[in-house]
Amino acid sequence: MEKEKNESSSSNGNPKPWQSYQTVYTNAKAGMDGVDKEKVQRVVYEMSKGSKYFENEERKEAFIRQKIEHMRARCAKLTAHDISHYQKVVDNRLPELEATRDLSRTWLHVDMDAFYAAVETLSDPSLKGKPMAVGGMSMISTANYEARRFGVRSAMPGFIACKLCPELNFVPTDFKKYTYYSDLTRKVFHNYDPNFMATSLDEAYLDITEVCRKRGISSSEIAEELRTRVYKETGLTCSAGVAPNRLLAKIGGIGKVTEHILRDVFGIKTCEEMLEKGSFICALLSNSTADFFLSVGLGLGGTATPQIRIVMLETWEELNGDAFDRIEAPGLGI
DNA sequence: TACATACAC
DNA sequence: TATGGTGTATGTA
Repeated sequence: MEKEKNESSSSNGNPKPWQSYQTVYTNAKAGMDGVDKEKVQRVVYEMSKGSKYFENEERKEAFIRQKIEHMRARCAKLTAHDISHYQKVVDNRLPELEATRDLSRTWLHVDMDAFYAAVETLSDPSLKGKPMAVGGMSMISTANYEARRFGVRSAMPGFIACKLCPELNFVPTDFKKYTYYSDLTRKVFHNYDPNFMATSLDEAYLDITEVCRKRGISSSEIAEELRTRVYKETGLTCSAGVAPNRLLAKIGGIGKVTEHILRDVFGIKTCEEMLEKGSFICALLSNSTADFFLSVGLGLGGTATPQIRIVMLETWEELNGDAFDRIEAPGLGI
């Protein structure tokens, strides 16, 4: 375990001041290819340092580092006997989790591309091809692909985005507009799964098992058809992921703090390693947290449509005579 | 039970 | 000049 190196260090071994684990946290989001990450990190650091926000971030990072040190110390103290005990716990638990695997359903995860920015471009086509962000000087909610090439991204303050991309066009948020277009996409989703789960204005999970069976076509054909129909109805593009459960259809659920802990305490970077290091996970973490990680390692995710919002749904329908069914997905929906 | 943290959009 | 608002899940005091 002590061999594990902190990968946020630069290759000569000395991290630059702006290279805290936080800013080096890998960003695999679409449109970030070819961005000069080092330059972006430096600009963000220069614009942030000294601010209240920055000091608070540093305090939180120090706290996490301390937590990680503590966990590493506990790891180091585990005896061979402890480890073989927890290995047995894992060996019992994995088959139990495996037994819950359900490969009988097909889930589709739909994610609108740069949704707010794309809607704003529909209402003002002169923005097409120009770097643009929805939000203001304090906060950006969405950046289009032209802006992302400069390192501009969601949840970045607008004044930093200006520094990265002086040509950036700002458009104020208009949720009425986004709700209108979201409803148009949801009318399309409804044709494929009347009980689809909406997680936000621009994302939804659809159980397409039945529609595939009824029409005798594959899930990828359904995905392509749905994307075409969404485009026809709205003029907006979306991406769609297909898998036997929601976790795999979307991929996610582990954020920067969890990633840091997994990597620096347990040396875990892949799902395979999550299973290999299972005994350490069980030794240090609660049962529910350990179950969560082992399930992620096995690629297990939610497959059933929760029927928990029936009462709210009826109320909602009473209020909206011709409304279609809709289930709001709880939490991460995985 | 109340509060803090992590996560997602 | 300036770093969101909201909902869910989980852990801890």
